[in-house]
Amino acid sequence: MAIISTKGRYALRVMIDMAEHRRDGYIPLKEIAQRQEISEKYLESILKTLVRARLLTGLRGKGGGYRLTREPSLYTVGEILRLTEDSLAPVACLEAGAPPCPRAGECRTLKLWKGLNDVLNGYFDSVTVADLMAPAQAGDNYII
Amino acid sequence: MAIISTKGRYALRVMIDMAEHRRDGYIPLKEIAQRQEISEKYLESILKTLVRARLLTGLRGKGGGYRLTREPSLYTVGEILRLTEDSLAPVACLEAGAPPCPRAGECRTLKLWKGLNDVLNGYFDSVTVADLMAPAQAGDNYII
DNA sequence: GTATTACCTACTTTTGCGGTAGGTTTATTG
DNA sequence: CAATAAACCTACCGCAAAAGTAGGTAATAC
Repeated sequence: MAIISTKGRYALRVMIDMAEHRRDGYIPLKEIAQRQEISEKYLESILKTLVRARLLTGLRGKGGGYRLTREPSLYTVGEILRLTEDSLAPVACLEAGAPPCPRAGECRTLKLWKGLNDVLNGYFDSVTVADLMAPAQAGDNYII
Repeated sequence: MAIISTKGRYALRVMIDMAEHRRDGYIPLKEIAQRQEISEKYLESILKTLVRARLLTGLRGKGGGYRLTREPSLYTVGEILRLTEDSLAPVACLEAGAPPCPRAGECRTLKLWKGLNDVLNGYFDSVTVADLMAPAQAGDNYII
């Protein structure tokens, strides 16, 4: 259907949300879920992925929650989507671990798909989370 | 999973196949299916789409089959994929006929997806079927 | 009129996405 | 220490869309 799944879109939204609130210490899942209108349980599974890949860290217990591990400008959109999309490969035969295509030699379209792959990743890697944040406003409690 | 579905990939392969054999008159589905190793029945449903959009014409009866309606250089990949993919929209909210997103005003990622949309369509529209054909060789019965 | 072909409608199967349920561990607070 | 609040973990469900199948009808050539 759509190229980017809900999961990937949610992940990106959440990363932006956390970037905008990065001065607030650890943010509980509940809070993010409410702000972004995503079910807590579903969001949990997304955050798990992001934590495992060290884009976020989680802290358990009272006062715990999630926070970024880097500055927003150091996360590319590509990195986030490649994690949550399972595959940004344009076609099945270019996915990681795909069985080698017996037609590859005579395949007229392989170059097309590889080119698409480059175009996609180039685009996504050229945008960072910082680029997507709302501009700072009076009232934001940013320290910087 | 993959961005481009089997249906779209098949459609493209078939269009290239027909371009390479465009001097042979009407080509029966059976022949294309064999050459491309696609089940006849599934291929049929794909060709139906292409015929309805006038990328191909079909002729029934003995000696019938399918043929291109234009020169290969006049088909863009984008046109073929937009037909067979149902939607090349990057995200659900940009699909044709999608309900308006209530978050659109505050959406941080809308520009990202629109940009992606442009990148994708730009790429696909820049490649034609002729670009994907095998180079002419001795033995090809091309007239030109 | 028979063979051959496209054309049409409907069905089945499979897969992955989106979402849910319930429990376990870790930390803070009083 | 008990209660609470949080992340963390495993497993499962429902459904829509993708992929593929079946069987028949209409047109054309010989």
